[in-house]
Amino acid sequence: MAKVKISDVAREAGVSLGTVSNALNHPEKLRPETLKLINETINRLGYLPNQSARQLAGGATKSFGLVLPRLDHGFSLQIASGAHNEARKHGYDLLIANADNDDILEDHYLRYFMGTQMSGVMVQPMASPDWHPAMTKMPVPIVHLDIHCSEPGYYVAADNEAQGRIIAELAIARGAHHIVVVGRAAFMQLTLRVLGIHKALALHPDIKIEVIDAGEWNTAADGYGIGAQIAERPADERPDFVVGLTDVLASGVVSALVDKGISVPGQVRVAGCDGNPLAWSGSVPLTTVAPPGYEIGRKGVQLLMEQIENKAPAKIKHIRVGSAARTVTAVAAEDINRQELVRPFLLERASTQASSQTDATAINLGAYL
Amino acid sequence: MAKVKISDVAREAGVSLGTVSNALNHPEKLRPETLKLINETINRLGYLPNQSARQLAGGATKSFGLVLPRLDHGFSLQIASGAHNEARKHGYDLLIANADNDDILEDHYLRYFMGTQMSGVMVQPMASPDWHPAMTKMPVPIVHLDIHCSEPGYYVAADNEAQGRIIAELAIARGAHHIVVVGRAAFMQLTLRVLGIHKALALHPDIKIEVIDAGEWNTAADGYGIGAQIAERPADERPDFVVGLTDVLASGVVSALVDKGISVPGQVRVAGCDGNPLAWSGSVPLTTVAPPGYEIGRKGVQLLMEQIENKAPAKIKHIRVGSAARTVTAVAAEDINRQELVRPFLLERASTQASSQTDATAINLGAYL
DNA sequence: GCTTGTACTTGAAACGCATCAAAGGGGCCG
DNA sequence: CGGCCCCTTTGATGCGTTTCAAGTACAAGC
Repeated sequence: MAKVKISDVAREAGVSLGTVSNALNHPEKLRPETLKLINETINRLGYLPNQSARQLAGGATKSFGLVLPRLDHGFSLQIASGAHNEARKHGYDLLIANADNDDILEDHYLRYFMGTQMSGVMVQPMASPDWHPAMTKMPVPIVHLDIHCSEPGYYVAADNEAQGRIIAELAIARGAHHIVVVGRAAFMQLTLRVLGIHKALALHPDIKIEVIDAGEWNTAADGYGIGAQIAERPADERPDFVVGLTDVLASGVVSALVDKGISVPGQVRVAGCDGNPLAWSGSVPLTTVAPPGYEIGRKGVQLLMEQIENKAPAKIKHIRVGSAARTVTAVAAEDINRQELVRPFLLERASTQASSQTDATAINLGAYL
Repeated sequence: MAKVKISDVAREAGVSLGTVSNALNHPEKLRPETLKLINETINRLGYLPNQSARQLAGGATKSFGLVLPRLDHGFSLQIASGAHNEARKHGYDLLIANADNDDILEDHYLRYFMGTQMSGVMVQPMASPDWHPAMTKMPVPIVHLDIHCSEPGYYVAADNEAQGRIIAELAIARGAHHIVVVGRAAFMQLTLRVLGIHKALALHPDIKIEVIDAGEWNTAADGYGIGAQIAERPADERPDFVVGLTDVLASGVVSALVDKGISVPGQVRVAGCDGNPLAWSGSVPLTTVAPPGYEIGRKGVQLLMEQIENKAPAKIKHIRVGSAARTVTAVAAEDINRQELVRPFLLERASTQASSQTDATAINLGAYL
C-alpha cells in the first residue's frame, strides 16, 4: 500500500525526476518515445501525483472552490451547475462544500479553500459578508454570489428584491387583501424578498401583510405545519394569498391547505420562489419566481477568471443579473391560459438552461393562483 | 497581496516557527499567553495556513471527497447530506465534486481526490466500477455508493432491484396490462430498477412492458416529451401504467398527459422513483419509491472511518441498505387513504431525515395511482 | 574537424508546513 | 547550592512536487 511517487517512476523508467514531471505537465517537451515509456511506467506502477505537493511547488492549481449554504436548495444547485459548466469550459475543476446553514462551517470552508491554493473561491453567503471584511482582503480571488455587498469586492447577485416585488404585484393584481409570507427570513436573500414585498405593498396600505417564520430548515414539512395552522384560523383571519419564500415551503403549504379542505386557489392563492423544476411540472404546477441561478454561477466564474487573468488587485465590481420585473408584471396582470404560458416555458427553460442563455428573472404561472 | 506565511507570524510574534505550528495543531501544548499572542498575530496579519503544505508535511488531512454523477438529482443530494453530517460528526470535512454525467470527469475527480491526501473518497459511480479495477487498489480508502461491485472493495448500496420490484408489484396490484418505463437506463442504478421490474413481471407474461429512453439528462422536459408522445398514441397502444425512473421524469409525464386531456390516474397511472420531497407534497403528490439516500451517505462515511481506524488493508465489505419490499407491497395492495399514509409519511420523513434514523426503502403513495 | 544550434534531459533548489529530538527555563527537593 | 524533573519552546529535517539553469547528445553548416 506504499504510495508510489515520482522518484519511483523515474527510477523504474530509467529517467530523471524532472523528466517525469515534464511528462505530466509539459508533454510537448519530451521525445515521444520517452513520453510513452514514462506513461507506461506510470500506469504499470499506478502512480498518482500528489496534489498537495504539486500545488505547493507549482502555485495555484486550476480549480475553484464553491461554498454553498445548503445542497438541497434548488437554487443553490442551479448556481453550482452554472459555475461547474463555466469552470470546465476554462479547464478548471470545481469543488463544492456544503456549509449546512452554519456560519462557522461556512467560514471554515472558506478558509480551507483559501488555503488550498485554489485559483478562486465563490460563496453564496448566508449573511451579508460585510460583517466579515477580512475575507474580502484575501490573496485569493473571491466572488460573492446571490448577495449584495456594500463593501468593495466582487459579487454577482440576482435581484431578490425584485423577486419579492414581482410576487407582491402578482398578489395585488389578484386582488389580495391579506398576504402571509412563509419562511425564515434569517437568510439575506429571503430578507430581501420580504423587503421587496413590503416595498411593493407600501402603496397599498389596505393590504395586510404577515410574515411567519418556518423554522430553520424551510422544509416541506415546515410549510405543511404553517399551512395547517393557517387552515385552522377563522375565515376572517385567514389570508387570501400565501407566499412561500421557497418552492418547497409553498408546496408544503398547499398540501396542508388542500388536506384541511381549503380550496386552492379558490379560497387561498399560493405562490413560491425559486423556480424548482419539480414545482412547475406535475399536474398542478406551482406559481414561482425563478431567479437566474445558473447564470449567477456562470457569471461568478467569469468574474473569477477576470481577476485571474488581469491579475489586478480586486477592484469593486458588482454584477446584477436580470430583473425582468416589468415584463413579468405585465404578463401577470393578464389572465393567462396556463397551457400556453406554463408548458412552453417549462420546455424552453430546460433547453436554455442547457445552453445557458437565460439571463432574466423569469416567472412561471401555475394553477394555485 | 503577498501571502503571509507561518514564518512571518513567527517573526512578528517573536516566537519560533514550530511554536506557531503548535498553536495551530496542538494548542494544548502552549502556555495560554503564548497562544493568545500568536492568535492575535495571526488575525492581525490575516494569516491563512497553506493547506497544501500542511497536507504534504503532515500526511492526510481530515477530509473526505465525494464524487457525484449529478447535483440536481435529489437522491444524490440525500447521499451528500448523509455523508456530510456523518463526516462532520467525526470532525472531517467533506468536499464534493460534480462529475456531470461524464465518465472521464468522474475518473478525473476521483484521481484528483486520491492525490489530494484525502483521508478517504466516495463515489456514486455511473457505471459499474468493475471496469476500472485500478481504482480499487488505491492507497486511499474508497467506498462505492449506490452500486454493487462484484470485485473486492467496499460499497454500500440501496437495493435498486428491489425498488423496481416494488413498483412493478404496485402496477400488478393496480391491474396494469401495459407498462411503460421512462428513463435512460444507461445508469447502472436505473438499469437495476428496470431489471427488478422485469423480474417481477416474469411471473406475469400477460403484462406488456416497454422501456423508453428519455435522453441524456432525464429532465422534466424529457418526461414531458415522452408523455406527449404517449398521449398521442391510439388508445389501445397506450399504456395504463407509466413508471418514471426518476421523480422529475414522472412529473413531466404527468404534466403532458394532463395537458393532452388524458386523465391521471383515470386512464393512465404514473409512479416515480427517488423520493424527492417536492414530488410528494403539493396538492397532488406523486407516488414514488424512496431509496434511503441519506443512510447510504452515512454508512459510506462509516465504512471510510472503519478503514481509517483499523488501517487494515481493505477487505471485502458490502453493505446493502434497506429493502422493505415485502412490507411496502402489502401496503400497496390495499386501497390506502392518501391522507393517512402520505401526509404523516411526509412529516415523519422530514424529521427522521434530520435525525438520520431512516434505514429502509420507503414508499409514498400519491394520487396518480 | 570544429562551431553553432537544436532538442532533450538532468538535478538541485525552493514551496510552506508538521514533526520531533533536543535545548531551555523554572521550580522543587535534598 | 546542586541535581532532577517537568513544562515549554526551538529549529533542522523532510514531505513530493515544479521549475529552471545547466548539462548532454546529436545534427547541420562551414
